[in-house]
Amino acid sequence: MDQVAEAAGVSRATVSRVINGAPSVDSKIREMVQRAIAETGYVPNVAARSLVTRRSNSVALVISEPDRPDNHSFLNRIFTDPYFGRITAGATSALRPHDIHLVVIPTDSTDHHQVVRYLRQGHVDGVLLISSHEQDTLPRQVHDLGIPAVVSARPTSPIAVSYVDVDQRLGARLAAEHLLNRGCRALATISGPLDIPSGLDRLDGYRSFLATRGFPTVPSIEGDFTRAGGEAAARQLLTDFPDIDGLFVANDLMAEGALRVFQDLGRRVPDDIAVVGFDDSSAALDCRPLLTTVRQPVEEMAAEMAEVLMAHIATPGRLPRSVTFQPSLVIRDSA
Amino acid sequence: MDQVAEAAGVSRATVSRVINGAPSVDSKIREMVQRAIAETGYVPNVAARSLVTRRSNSVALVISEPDRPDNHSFLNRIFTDPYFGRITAGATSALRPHDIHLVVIPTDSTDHHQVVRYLRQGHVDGVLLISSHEQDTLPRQVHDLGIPAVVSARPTSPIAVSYVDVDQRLGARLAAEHLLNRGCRALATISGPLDIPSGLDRLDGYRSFLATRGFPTVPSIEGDFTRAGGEAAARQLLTDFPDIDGLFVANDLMAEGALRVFQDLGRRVPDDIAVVGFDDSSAALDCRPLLTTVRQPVEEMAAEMAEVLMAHIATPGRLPRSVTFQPSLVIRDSA
DNA sequence: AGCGCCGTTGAGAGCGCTCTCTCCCCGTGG
DNA sequence: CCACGGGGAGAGAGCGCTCTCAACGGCGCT
Repeated sequence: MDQVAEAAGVSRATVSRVINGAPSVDSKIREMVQRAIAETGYVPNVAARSLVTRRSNSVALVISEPDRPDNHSFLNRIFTDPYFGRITAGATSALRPHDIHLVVIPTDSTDHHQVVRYLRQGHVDGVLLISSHEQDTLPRQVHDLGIPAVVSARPTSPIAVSYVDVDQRLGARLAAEHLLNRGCRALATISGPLDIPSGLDRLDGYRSFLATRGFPTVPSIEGDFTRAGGEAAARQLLTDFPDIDGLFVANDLMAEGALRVFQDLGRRVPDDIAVVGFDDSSAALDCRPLLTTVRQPVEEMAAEMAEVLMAHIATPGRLPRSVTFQPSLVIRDSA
Repeated sequence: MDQVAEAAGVSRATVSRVINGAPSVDSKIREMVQRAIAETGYVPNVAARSLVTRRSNSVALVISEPDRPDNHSFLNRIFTDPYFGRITAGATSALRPHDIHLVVIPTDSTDHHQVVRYLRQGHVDGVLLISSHEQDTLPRQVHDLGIPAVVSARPTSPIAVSYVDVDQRLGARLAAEHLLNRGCRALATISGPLDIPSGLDRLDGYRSFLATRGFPTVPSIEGDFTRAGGEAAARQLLTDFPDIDGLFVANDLMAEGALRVFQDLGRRVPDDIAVVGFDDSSAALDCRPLLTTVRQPVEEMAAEMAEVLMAHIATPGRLPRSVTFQPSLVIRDSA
């Protein structure tokens, strides 16, 4: 920087002004400085800048999932799950125009302290926290750190933190309505894990809506949001309730598994059983028949999370606020 | 830090020694300092540290893919592709024990300068560069920057840079041998994009091996490594060469698409057509029948990239070296 | 002509850490 | 008993940047 200053015949302060686009710089001088920068190939040192501005221009995307016995498969599952992929994509696209970079940090409950340490060290200006499990303590810990944060779903305990969510119950209702409209009368569901709010909300939204339409008891099998889990649940369901004709599956991955089982067992979809998924992930298009599903705009939600986070970073005292997206039904071939 | 020093009754220098694990500290003093750190809740400021050590303890994972007209789908495709997910997982697992974090940077050729600027600014200590397209100029640019880097495949132009790759031709040969051993005699292939070395190498490895076994001409359709591309290619293939009985598909995603087409068209796999994929990604298990495929240990390769990168970072003058992994055949139900 | 103001620039003090260099004190050997 | 050596702690100089504050010069005004 001294070199640039000398080359341009000005002081360091002026070089700094030019670099940071300060308005009160004579245009001639600005030009000289810019030429000097180009000639010397000068690039600001971010560490020095961060030291004084206390900004790192990067945010963490923390993906918190419960323990897995085998760490290898844990990382694999996370980075291979299209849901997290969509989140990453959405956050990246919102952050990029602001020249803010994403540090991706997967974590299970065994290394929360590492994550907390990382955050405290000031590596990042804020956190996008993807945490779904009810008993996850990370949201609270992050909140207590006092660092700007946005979480991906309504926190289970009342924490004053901004979050972005989709109207889960409405989504489930959309699915129920559609199955009803098709004429299905023997309804069931494969739910998500019931220790996850979204799993619970989708199940509850489905059942409570159907209750108002004269279906007081709707059978449900709990799944785990994986394809294999969907297969197992579908088999179970068919064993316990062979006569069902309408099924809501709490995410697309499980629905894909279920579809496969139905095919293997010779049930025609949607004629014998109509199936509605949830997410509208790429998996919905990888199924046969193409999956009718409740669309959750994950990319847009992640982008919104990023926007809200940037607002929090820009104005520290800002009050937390929550944004809820509306799901919509995407009708394809399975229902 | 001053506070800690005062609380422990020592100088800042000693606190620094304790934090960085310098050996020459009296154990009693060390203990006092550690207590003081715990009491004050002190956390080192990483920016200040980076400023003097010139280390950021993070590396960039740059994923360079060619232009896409629509940026949104570009990000989506990258973050949803299991191949990149496995890379991220592998790199993360190797980096984590060293407390090095990953900044994920997708890029198309339109914003290479942004990436270069980011790297020059010293945000990261090194780069893991995922770049497959032949005409991609980023590897060269990164190399010219002089920043430690490891690329994911043998560079097309001779650049003195470390890389990690799998023996593509051997993988293709494994597939060919297996098909031959099954008794297939009407062989074909759906290749990857031919402007990608791995696409080319797999095609060429397949053909040149088969040539030595008395199959001078083997039909091939060029695919694009996507599921939909695989479907289209498979349709085309069946139209052009209705009698084929053995097919090598250059990646699992396309194989999954092809399998679907064969099912729709009533071709039994493997009885009518045996199919071998490439990658052994999760997609191989999502197919029916389960996909026989050439396993590419992507996670291990990414981990190795990270190890090599860390070695380069640790010893700046280190000569570039390349590591080649052996593929292996995973026999399941499709061939 | 003198005064004061505003628009620009420069000087310099940090930001919080590491690391070299110096110093001190103790143990050892002559 | 003194000289010497070495382990261990402290002092202080930066690392490269931003930003406040002061200074300066030109302008319009009285």
